[in-house]
Amino acid sequence: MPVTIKDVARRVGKSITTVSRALNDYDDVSSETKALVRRVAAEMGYTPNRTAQRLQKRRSDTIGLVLPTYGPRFSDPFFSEFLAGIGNQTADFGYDLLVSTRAPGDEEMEAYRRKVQGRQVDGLIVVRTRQQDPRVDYLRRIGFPFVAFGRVQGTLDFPFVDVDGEQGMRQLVRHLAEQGHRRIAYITPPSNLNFAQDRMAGFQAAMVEQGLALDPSLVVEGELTHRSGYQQTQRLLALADPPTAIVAGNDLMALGAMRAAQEIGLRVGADIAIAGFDNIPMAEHAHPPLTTVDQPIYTIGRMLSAMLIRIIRQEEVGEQQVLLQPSLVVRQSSGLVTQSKEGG
Amino acid sequence: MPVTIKDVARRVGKSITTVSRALNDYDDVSSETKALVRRVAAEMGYTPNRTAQRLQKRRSDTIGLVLPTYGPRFSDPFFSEFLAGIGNQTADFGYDLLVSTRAPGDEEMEAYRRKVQGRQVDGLIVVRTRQQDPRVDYLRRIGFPFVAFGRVQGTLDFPFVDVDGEQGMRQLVRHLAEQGHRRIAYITPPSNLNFAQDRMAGFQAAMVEQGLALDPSLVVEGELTHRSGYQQTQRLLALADPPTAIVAGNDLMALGAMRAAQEIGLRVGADIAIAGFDNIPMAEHAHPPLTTVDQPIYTIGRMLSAMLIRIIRQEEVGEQQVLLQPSLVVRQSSGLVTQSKEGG
DNA sequence: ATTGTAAACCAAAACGTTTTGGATGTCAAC
DNA sequence: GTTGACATCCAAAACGTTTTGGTTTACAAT
Repeated sequence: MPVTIKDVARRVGKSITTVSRALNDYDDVSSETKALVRRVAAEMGYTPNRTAQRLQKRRSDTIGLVLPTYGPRFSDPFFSEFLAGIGNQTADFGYDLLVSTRAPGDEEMEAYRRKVQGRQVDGLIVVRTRQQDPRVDYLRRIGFPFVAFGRVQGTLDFPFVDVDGEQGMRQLVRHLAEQGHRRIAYITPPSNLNFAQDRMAGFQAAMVEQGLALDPSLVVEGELTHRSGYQQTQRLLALADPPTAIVAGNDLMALGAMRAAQEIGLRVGADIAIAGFDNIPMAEHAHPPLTTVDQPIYTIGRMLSAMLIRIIRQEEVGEQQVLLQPSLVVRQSSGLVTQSKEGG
Repeated sequence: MPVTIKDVARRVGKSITTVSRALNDYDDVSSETKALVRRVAAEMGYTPNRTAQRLQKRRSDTIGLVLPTYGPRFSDPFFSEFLAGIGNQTADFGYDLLVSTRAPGDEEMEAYRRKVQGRQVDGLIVVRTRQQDPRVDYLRRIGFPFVAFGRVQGTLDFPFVDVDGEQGMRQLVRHLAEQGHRRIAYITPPSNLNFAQDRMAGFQAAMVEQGLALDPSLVVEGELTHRSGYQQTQRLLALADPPTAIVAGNDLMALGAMRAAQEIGLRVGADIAIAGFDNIPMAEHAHPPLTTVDQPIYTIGRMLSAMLIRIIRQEEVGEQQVLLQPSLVVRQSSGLVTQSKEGG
């Protein structure tokens, strides 16, 4: 049986109230009593029962995160780094992190509702927003504290952190155009994801800006996996008039694209340019190193946690809508001539 | 204010007890009353307060997981898949998952103690066991329910799931020897990790079995990252008498090794053989596809969850010590001649 | 009429805290 | 010796459930 505050009280010969107030450093307890209580509590190995505290305080000191998993082999280096950012920050603030993994859909919404209605969490982090996002709609409607990684279409009167995918993509396309590319293909992330819209808008705007033709056959949709980048690239390269550069909506697909190109004997960075988005650690160590757009994902995780906790505590929250400017990282995969540049 | 059981009781004109027992389907409540209570509860949007339930039931219906993160850019495709397995299984059983991220060390142990002593979780999953593992020691000493992914040195009277790394490594080395390799290098994971021992033992045993020399200069230690696989391989290839085959302790390092080899103009799978361990999704899509040893990581996550929950519920737990036999996946990175075999 | 049985219900206690709203004692000031 | 101020303490209520240990009612059997 774990030792409770009652046991400590009996031992020191004081009331439960006094012990509680001593441990919580109230100033209507003498310093002698405080010292005594603390010593005895430590000796007896007392640790407060968090559940009882929560019930009484009517808050959980816990934040929730529902990871959208796609398929059983959900393997995304992006999320582990993001999770580390969130986890370390919440721990630093003394909060716990409750994680669920659900594929987008009804079960996912159910997971949100359970966490909210069961008073299991004080706030939620919504990740990878969709164009129309039922999670955001729900949380906004009931006025539950949350922050989102990503924006949604329409009104944006909720707290979020996002990366300016449009600008990132513009930089990328501009860079490729400067290398002399005119037929640039784009493997877009699933179009229901909000960031897919941004990046697509950036891609199209930059193509127009550079005076390049928007060939619909050079825009295909992938699923953010290595495999789909590979498959879509095979298709692109089999076209009668194939692209000389391929931009992928994330690094994983870009790595898949590289493989497809190399498999048919193309030298990436020489015969064809390939670029990604995210700057996962592996991008730097790909062969050749991958040109990409850096998203500081660990930092974003920390920011989201910190912002959410401030909202929960009703503290001053500075900027509620943060749009980070990503930075282009030029490496060898994007040159038309073999280069020795190395970024990031 | 959320609606409580008291509100429902008032509305249906019954006692709190009856409402509670109706909702929990006790048979001392008439079916008419049950139906009424349920209808009204649903109408009013009643959801039980999980915290109050937990306090009363003296269990949390929550399991804990402390992810060991190495460095801020903790990016391991292995863990996201593992997490999905654990998360989906715990959700299926109606349990919650409390996740922390901490670097190995004192703070990590503190995280374990807080979860245990604050009665925050009913059980814990220990992942990536160390040779001497203070987490396992602690949980075993206090008799707290846990399962481990991996074994430890010494007595093994605790529940775990592990992959037989020794056998896996034997198969790998045997395969390479069959391809005619005699100078085989090994990039071992950090030696304090328990699976590093297994795999090392398998490597050495297989080398001896195949009548090959164990050259100490061909055994180096990496940190499981792409980067360190890259760096250690550069070193190996700079030796006066470099290896013709390199085995890495995980796929991430193997991919780094491939890059280092390719960078100096070697054709992987022809001029040099490279193999990994894990079979992450990307292994199949590397260029060339990576020979590796498959660990069913998603399934392992599910097994661990299921096993832990049975232990918590004091149900029959079948095998408490599960040692899975991994399977060799031969792909193109390991041939001395260009092959077209494709596995997994 | 009494007893026994079964069905349906419920008041109160309990889980382990924190908070509320005092109570008590001491000492100085008048 | 009364008053006020202050320091120190504490009983009881509260948080929202489930569980304990009943009670009440109806009806059949004696």
